Amino acid sequence: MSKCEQCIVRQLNSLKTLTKEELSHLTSCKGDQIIKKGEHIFEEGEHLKGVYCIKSGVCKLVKLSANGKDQIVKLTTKGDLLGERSTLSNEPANLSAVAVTDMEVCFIPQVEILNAVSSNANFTIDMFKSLGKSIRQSDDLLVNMSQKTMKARLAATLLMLEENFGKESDGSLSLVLTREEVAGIVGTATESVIRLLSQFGKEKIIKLDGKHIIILNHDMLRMVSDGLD
Amino acid sequence: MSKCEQCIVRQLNSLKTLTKEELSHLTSCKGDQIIKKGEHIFEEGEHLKGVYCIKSGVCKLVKLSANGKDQIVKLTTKGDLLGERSTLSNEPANLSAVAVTDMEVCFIPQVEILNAVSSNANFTIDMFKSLGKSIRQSDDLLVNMSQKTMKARLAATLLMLEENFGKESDGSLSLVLTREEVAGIVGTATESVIRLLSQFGKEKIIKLDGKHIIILNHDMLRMVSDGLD
DNA sequence: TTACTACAATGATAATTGTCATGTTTTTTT
DNA sequence: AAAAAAACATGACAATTATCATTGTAGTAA
Repeated sequence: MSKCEQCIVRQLNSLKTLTKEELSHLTSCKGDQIIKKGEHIFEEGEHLKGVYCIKSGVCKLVKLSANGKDQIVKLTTKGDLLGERSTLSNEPANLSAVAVTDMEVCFIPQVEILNAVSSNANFTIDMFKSLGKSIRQSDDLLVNMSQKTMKARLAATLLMLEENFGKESDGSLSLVLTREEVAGIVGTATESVIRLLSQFGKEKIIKLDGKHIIILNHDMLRMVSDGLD
Repeated sequence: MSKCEQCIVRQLNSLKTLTKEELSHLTSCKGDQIIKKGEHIFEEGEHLKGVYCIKSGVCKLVKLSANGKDQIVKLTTKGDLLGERSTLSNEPANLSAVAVTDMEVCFIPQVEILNAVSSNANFTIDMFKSLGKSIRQSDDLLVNMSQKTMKARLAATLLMLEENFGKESDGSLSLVLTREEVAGIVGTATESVIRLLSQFGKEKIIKLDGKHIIILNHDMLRMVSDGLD
C-alpha cells in the first residue's frame, strides 16, 4: 500500500492542501484499486461512498442520452478526482465513470473528505476552486457543442486531445480512442466522424495511420474549430 | 433598505443557513439595485466583487461564441444567486448576466461570503450543494444539446420554460422571450426556431398568439423532446 | 397619423448531417 | 492459423438545418 505523503499525484488536486498528519491518516484508510480498460468505476445513479484519485490511466465520464447513445461529458486522467460533486453534496452520481485505458486509482472514503472540509479551510477553498473549474469547463463545452458544426466540434476535440493527453514521439495523439468514442464526445454518428476525419486527412490537416492520428496543421485545425474555414 | 432577516427570498438559497447575527450584519453591508430589462449585471471576464441575490425578475447568463452568436447557458430567477462560482474561487466571470425582465437584486460583497464560509459549516455545505447542482445541470444540458435534434431541443426548452417560470391564467408561458432569445437557448438560427414553432402550431402541440406560447399537448411535446415522434 | 424599428414569418436553395446498406480491415478469441 | 467479433470505410439517399432574400406585423417615437 503506497503512502499518500510520498504520492506526487496529490500535488495535482485538492489533496495537496492536506497536512502531514492528515496525509498519514489518509494512507491508513484509503484503498488502492486497479481498473481494467472498459471496466466501470461507478455508474450513473449509484450512491458513491467517496472519491477516487486517479494515479494513472484515463477515464471517461459518460451519460446515456434519451436516444440511447453514450455522450462522453468529460475525460479525466492522472491527478483528477472522480466523484467530488457526489461526495461533497451527498447525491447519487450523475455520470458513469468508465476506464478508457487500464487505471490505478485510490479510493478515499466520504467521511475523510467531509472531515477535511470541516477542519481544513485550505482544502475547502481548493474544493470550491475545483468545483468552479468543472462548472466553467461544462459551460464552455456547452457553448461549443450548441453553436458549432460537427466539423468544428471534431476539430476542437482533436486539439483538446493533443492538449490534454499529449502526443507520442511520432507526433500521434497519445490517447487512442475508437471512432465511436470520438463520436460520443462530439455528439454525432460514428460514420460522420469517420467521414470528417477522412476529409481532414485529404485536406492534409491531419494524417491517419490506423487508429493513430497525427495533427499536421494546427493553425488550420484551429480555424476549422472556429468555423473560419 | 430592506432587512435580510425578513427577506423570504433568502430561504431559496444558501443564505438560509445564516444565523440571525450574520443576517443582521448582512443587512448593513448589502446593496440593493434595480436592473432594467436589457441591462447587464456583469460581463464575461469581469472580476466580480461579490454575489447578487435575485429578489425578482429573470436574468440570462450568456456567452458569446466564436461564430458571434450569443448562447444562453442558463436562466435564473427569484432566489438564485449570481456569481457564486466567481466569488468563491476568486476568478473572473465566465458568463455575462443580462436582465431579461426588470429585476431587483441585492449585492453581497465577496468578503461577507468568504467569512460565512469560514465560520459557518452549514453555509459551506449548502454552497457545495449549490455548486454541485450547477455542475449537474450543466452536464445534463450538455448531453441534451449534443445528442438531440433542434426540434427535440426546442421541445425540451418549451417544457423547461413552463416548468421553471410557470404559466399565465390563459395557459401561456409566463416568461416571454423573443424568437432570437429562444434560438440563443436552443443554439440555432432564429429562422429555424420560427419554423419549428410554426410546425408545432400546425400539429396542435402548441398554440401561438403573437409572442405568447401555450402548450396544448404536453405528452406530445415530451415525446418530441425525447426524439420519439 | 406617419415613419421607423425591431420582430416575426415564409420561400428558395444550398449545405450539413443522419441513416441504411455493404464491404474491408483490424483485433480478439478459439 | 482459423474463425469470430469489433472497428473502419464508403456510397447512396433522405432528412435536417443554415443561409439569404423578401414580406408582413406590432410596437414606438416623431
